[in-house]
Amino acid sequence: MKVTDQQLQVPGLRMTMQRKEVYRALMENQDHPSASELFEFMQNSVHPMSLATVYNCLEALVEHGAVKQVNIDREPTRYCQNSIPHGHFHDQTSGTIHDINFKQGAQLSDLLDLPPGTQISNLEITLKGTIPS
Amino acid sequence: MKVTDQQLQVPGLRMTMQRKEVYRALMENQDHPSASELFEFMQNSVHPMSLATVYNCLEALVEHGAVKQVNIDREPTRYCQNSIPHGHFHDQTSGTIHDINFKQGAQLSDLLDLPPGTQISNLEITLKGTIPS
DNA sequence: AACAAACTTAGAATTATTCTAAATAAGACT
DNA sequence: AGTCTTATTTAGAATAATTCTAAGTTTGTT
Repeated sequence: MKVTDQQLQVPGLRMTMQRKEVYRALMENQDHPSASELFEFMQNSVHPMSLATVYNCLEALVEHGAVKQVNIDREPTRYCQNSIPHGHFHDQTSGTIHDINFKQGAQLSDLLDLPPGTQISNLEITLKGTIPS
Repeated sequence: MKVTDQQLQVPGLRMTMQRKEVYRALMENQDHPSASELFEFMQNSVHPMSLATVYNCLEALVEHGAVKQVNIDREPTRYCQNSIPHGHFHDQTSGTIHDINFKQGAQLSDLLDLPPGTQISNLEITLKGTIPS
């Protein structure tokens, strides 16, 4: 999937070449890569950059809400270009990670016993398991 | 809260003195400590033990389902003696972690768009936010 | 008591991530 | 265009949670 420079804009964030290419890599290969996987990918591209820069760019993109971190157990953090709220499913057969969308109109408070007045700034839902083929 | 040796039994796991004391520490102070916090606690107790042993004991307890790991962002893993399924709320004001129970009869599939046939072996729900005082 | 297996331990090793300080690039303003 | 200021990139060092290693200790079993 090709992504235009237009689509790589992030409000409030200066889009340097490195940030743009990291963002593009995430957009074009939606497979929840880790920082070092992205680094390796960039090494083999026409825009090599340092590992520190990959980390810096990811941090900037996360801070501006364009990218989400996915933490599963103690594994290296993975990154996700899907900025709308969603959960993650870690398929133990293939090792891959899929996005899991919330059901239309579903409320978190339908599932959880939240104290009244709770303000939620961040929600992470991670499942592990298998999907029979 | 005092916990008897009886309550510290875990089916299928040999309860060495170290495992028992680590488990007891978790049971008596239900505050989701990290491994190094537990280590420090044990150092000041009548049962000092090495950090490696704290890790080993926690691993054994987790493997046997008596203890749950709580991973929030990249922070050190915390441990939880509540072995029934539940979520966690990370209070950003106090820095503390609270258990969040599931609502009676609520189903995960009410909230999430799960592919049919999905087998879930592990579920982690972590919220971050504040509770107005 | 003797043996084998499981457990504990101190310290070394690993590894994802962050930090540091220097070099580079970019925008603003004459 | 040229200078100034500030943000960004970079290589490599530093950090810190966790795991590994290999030796010593304990435990349960014959």
